[in-house]
Amino acid sequence: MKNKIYITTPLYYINASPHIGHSYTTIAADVLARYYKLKNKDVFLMTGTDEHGQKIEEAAITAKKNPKDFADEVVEKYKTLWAKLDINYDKFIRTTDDEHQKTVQKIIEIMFEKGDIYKGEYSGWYCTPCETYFLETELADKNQKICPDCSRELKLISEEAFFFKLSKYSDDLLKYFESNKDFLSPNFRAKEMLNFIKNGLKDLCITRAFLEWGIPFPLDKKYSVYVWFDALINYISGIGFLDFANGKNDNFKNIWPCDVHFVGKEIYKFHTVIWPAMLLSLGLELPKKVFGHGWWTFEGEKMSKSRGNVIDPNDVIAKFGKDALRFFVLREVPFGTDGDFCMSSFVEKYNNELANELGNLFSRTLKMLEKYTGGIVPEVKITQNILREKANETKIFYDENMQNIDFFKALAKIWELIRVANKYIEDEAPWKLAKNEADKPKLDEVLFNVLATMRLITLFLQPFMPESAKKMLQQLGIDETPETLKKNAMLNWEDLEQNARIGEITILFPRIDDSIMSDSVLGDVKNN
RNA sequence: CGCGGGGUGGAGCAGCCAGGUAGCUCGUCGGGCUCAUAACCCGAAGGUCGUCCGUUCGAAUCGGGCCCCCGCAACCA
Repeated sequence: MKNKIYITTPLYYINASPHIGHSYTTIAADVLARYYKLKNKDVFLMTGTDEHGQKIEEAAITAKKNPKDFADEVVEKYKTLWAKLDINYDKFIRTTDDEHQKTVQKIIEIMFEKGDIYKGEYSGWYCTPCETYFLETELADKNQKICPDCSRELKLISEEAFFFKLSKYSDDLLKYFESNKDFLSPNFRAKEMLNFIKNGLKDLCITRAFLEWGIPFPLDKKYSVYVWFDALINYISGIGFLDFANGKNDNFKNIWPCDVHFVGKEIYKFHTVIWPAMLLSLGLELPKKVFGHGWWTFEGEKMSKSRGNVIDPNDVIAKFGKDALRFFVLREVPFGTDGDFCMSSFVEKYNNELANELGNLFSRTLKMLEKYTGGIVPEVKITQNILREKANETKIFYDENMQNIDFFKALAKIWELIRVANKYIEDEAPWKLAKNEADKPKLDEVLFNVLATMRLITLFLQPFMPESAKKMLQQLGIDETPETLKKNAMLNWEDLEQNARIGEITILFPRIDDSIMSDSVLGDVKNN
C-alpha cells in the first residue's frame, strides 16, 4: 500500500489579511501532517491562496495597486504568519501560478469534450453594482426585489453562460457517501449534504463576465472562469495534474487521492458536492475525507470587520507564543463544533494546563534530577508500574483519536496522563526517598518512570506544539528535534535512554499574570 | 412547514449515534505536601440534563410537540 498522506487547507481568499479562522484550519492541517510524519508517512501538506475575482480587483484599486502587487503583498502576510506558527507546508499554491491557470483551462477542455460543460442561459435577479446574481429564495422579501447586500434594486436578467453538469452526478455522489461513511466528517454534517443533494442539484454556472483579473474561459474568451471552479482545481493542479493529463509523468498518481481536505463549515458544500462531481467528471478518485470544522466567535460575538473584533493571530503569538495559540484552538472546543475565543479562557487554559500542569511537571522533575542524581537519567531495570500502564493506554487512545481527527479528545487524554504523572510524584514523594540512602534504588526508579512518561508526553504533543516539544526534548537530554524524530521515533515508553545527561532547565511556559492580561491584551487584540 | 447545529451544577464543555449509578476543567470552601513556575495532591458543596408528552422495567441518551440561541442558503476558516 502507498505510504503517503495528502492533506490540504482551503485556498484562502486574499481580500483580507489572515485572521484566527485561517490560522485555525491551517494549524489543524499542520498538526495532522506532523502526526503522520512521526508515523513515518510520506506527508504532503498543501496550502495557498485564491487570488482571482472581482473583489480582489476592487480591493487592489482601493489600495491603489495593481492586482498582482496587491496579491503579492497579501500572500507575503500569509507566508509570514505560517512561518510564525511553524506551519510546515510542502507546497504553497497560488491560483495565479502559471501551471494552475493552465491546468484549469485544460480541465475545462477535458470536461467539454466529455460533454459535461455546455452553453446555456443563466437568468436571475442581478445587482449591477454588486455584479452578483441572486435567486428568488435568497431575497429577504420576495415581493421586493432588493439586493440582500446593498439594498439596491435588482434587475431580472438572462444571458448566455456555460454550465457544468453538476446534476448528472447526484446519484454517484450519494452512492459514494453511502459506501464511504468517513467522507463527510464530522458525521453530524452529513445529513445536511445528503438533503441538499436529494433536493435536487442544479447545474453550476461556471463563467462570469470577462474580468481582467481572472482566468480566461478557454471555450469563449468573452468569459472568465468562475472563481470557485478555478480555486477547487488547486488540489490537483498543485500536485502535477497537468503533466499527468498530458501523459508526461505519473507523479500525480503518487499523491492523489487526497486523504483529508480541511475546510470551514461555510465552504463544506463546495468541497463535498461540487468538487467531487468535478473529479467524477475527470474520472479521478475522490478524496477520502472532507473535514468541516466549526467557527470561532470572539467573546461571544461573531467576528467581523465592522465590529472590529477580528483577532489578529500575530498579536496572540507576540504575547503568548505560537504554541499557546496552536494548543488553545484545538484544546478549547472539539474540532468540528463552533467555539468561542475568549481571552479569559485562553489565559486560564494557558496558566492551568501549560504552565502549572505541563510546565511545572517538567520543572519539578528535572530539578529533582539535578539535585538527586546530578542530572543523569538513572539506570534502572524497567518494571511494570502505574505510569507505564497509563502511558501505554494513552498511546492507543491517542493514535485512535489523531487518526479520527479528534484533536480535542487526543489532547484531553494527554492531559489525563500529565495529571497522573503529577499525582504519581505526589504519591511517591521522591523528596522523602532522597533523604534515606537505602531508598536510592526506589528513588531512581520513580524518577525514571516520570521521565519516561514525560518523554512520551513530549512525543504526543510534538504535532501540536513543535517549538515547545523541541525544548522539552532538549531538557530531557534527548538528542533529537521534532523533525529528526521521524527517522528513529522511539515510540515506546521504555525507550528513554539511561545515563543520559539532561539539558539546561528553562521555564517552558511562564505564567501569564493578570496585569498583562487586563490591559494591553484585550485592547490590542480588539483593535485590529 | 427551505436545510442544519445547539440548549447539561456559578462559568466553559464531555456524555447522546450503539438507553442502565450525571463526568471533566475552571471557580468557591476546607485539608495535605514542600521537589516545583505562590506550582502539586486530596476532600466537600453545587445539576428535577430548555420545556411538555410518549416509548421502555429504566431516558441527558430513542420518538413527537413547543420555546430559545446560532449557522447555511451556491465567493466570509
